Amino acid sequence: MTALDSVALRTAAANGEQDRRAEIYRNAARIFHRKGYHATSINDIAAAVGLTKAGLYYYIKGKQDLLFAIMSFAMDQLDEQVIEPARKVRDPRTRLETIVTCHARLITQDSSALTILVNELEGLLPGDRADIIDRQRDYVDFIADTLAALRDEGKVVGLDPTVGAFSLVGMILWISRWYRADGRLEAEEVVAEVTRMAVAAVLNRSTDQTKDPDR
Amino acid sequence: MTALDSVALRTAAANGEQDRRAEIYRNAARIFHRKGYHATSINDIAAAVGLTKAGLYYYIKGKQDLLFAIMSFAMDQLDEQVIEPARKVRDPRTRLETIVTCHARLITQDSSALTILVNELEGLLPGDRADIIDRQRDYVDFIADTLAALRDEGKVVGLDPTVGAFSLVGMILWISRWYRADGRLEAEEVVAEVTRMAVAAVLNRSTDQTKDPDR
DNA sequence: ACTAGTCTACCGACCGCCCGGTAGGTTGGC
DNA sequence: GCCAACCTACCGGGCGGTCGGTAGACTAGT
Repeated sequence: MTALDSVALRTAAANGEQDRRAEIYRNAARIFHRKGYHATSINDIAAAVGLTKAGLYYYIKGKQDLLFAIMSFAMDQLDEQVIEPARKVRDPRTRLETIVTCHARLITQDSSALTILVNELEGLLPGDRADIIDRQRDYVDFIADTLAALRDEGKVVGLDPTVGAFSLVGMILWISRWYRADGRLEAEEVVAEVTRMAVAAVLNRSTDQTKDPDR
Repeated sequence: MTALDSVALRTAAANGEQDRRAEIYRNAARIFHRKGYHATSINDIAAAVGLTKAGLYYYIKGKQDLLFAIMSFAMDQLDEQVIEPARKVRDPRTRLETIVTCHARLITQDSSALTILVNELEGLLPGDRADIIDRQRDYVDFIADTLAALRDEGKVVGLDPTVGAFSLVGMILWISRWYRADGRLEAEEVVAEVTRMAVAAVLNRSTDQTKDPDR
């Protein structure tokens, strides 16, 4: 949940105002995540950070800008903590594992911003939405390219890279809907399980994966 | 999109009024799906069916009741077209295939109601929400039980049935976010691909699935 | 040390708008 | 004449957003 604080660190003037702004983004992301963007009022956010609505407007330009800021931050997070590390990996199979593991880990650590990223697109202004959608498409293409590379190596047969990429993304993003940090499973267990499933889902398993003796 | 019409057929008095009511549900589901429940006004729905807001209220009790009706219908759909057919299948592996195939097919045919079912839960009254969540949990448990049966047969090793069930559900539900009926892929292709991936994701693949010669 | 001015960080009150919902008609087919 | 199937007109309320202030920290001049 403290991940949004890095917004403050990244900007030049690292003073109290930036701390406050980061706190606002962090709370807004949490509430948007829990109640949904449209069901959340500016008053809700203001109250959560101990301000009045008018006071909050000293820090933000508007509700839609706030949403766009959170979603841009989430995309930055994805770029830095998933795509960049994975780009450095040459072997497609290892790269796929890196993508799934890093993405799943990010979601178990702080799902707010990343979940808003996929659920509240229609709340944005058309221009902002196009910006975010472009970046999302780049990510899916990155995964699809990795699957295509695996196919070229002969490790995957008969799988459409686009369908494969979308399916893996769905599996990963869905984690935020059921995983609870205080639940039965440790975050790293979940990350490992999902990574194993994802790899198994796309890798070529000779001609048949059943072990039935009767065939 | 005509699936909600069966609401009319299911109720006793199958006259013109029921046709109109079904048309309202169908349009409401489509708009809720496209814009989200909170971002959709009663006026939007009324206009879509060629009525004024007051005219619409002749048919519905309120916005929340409308949402609950749509979600209940979606759960009925899931029960009848996924769970019931799958329950008749004894072999766990075939049953899993049946679940994924039927569910994925349902989504490619008409994703509106089924997608609202998972995205707009917080729009319901607490009592209604509990009702829907119970039914959803039953579904996930049904899949998890199937995975547990596969594990008992030795076809799956080292996979937590709950994580497996959730992951498969995520993969399936995500289809509604990227599949377009007018796109490059045929619905049945997508259904088949996703089913293959889902089965591969959970089935035991001896000890290693790579084909690298260097190991 | 004292004061005058300035600026940051807020608040109370308010605006226009649109929301979900309703009261009380009106109309056309039987 | 009656009733199903609508409509026009309206309500209270909450929304996103703005305006005019102001307490208090800080700075500068004397």
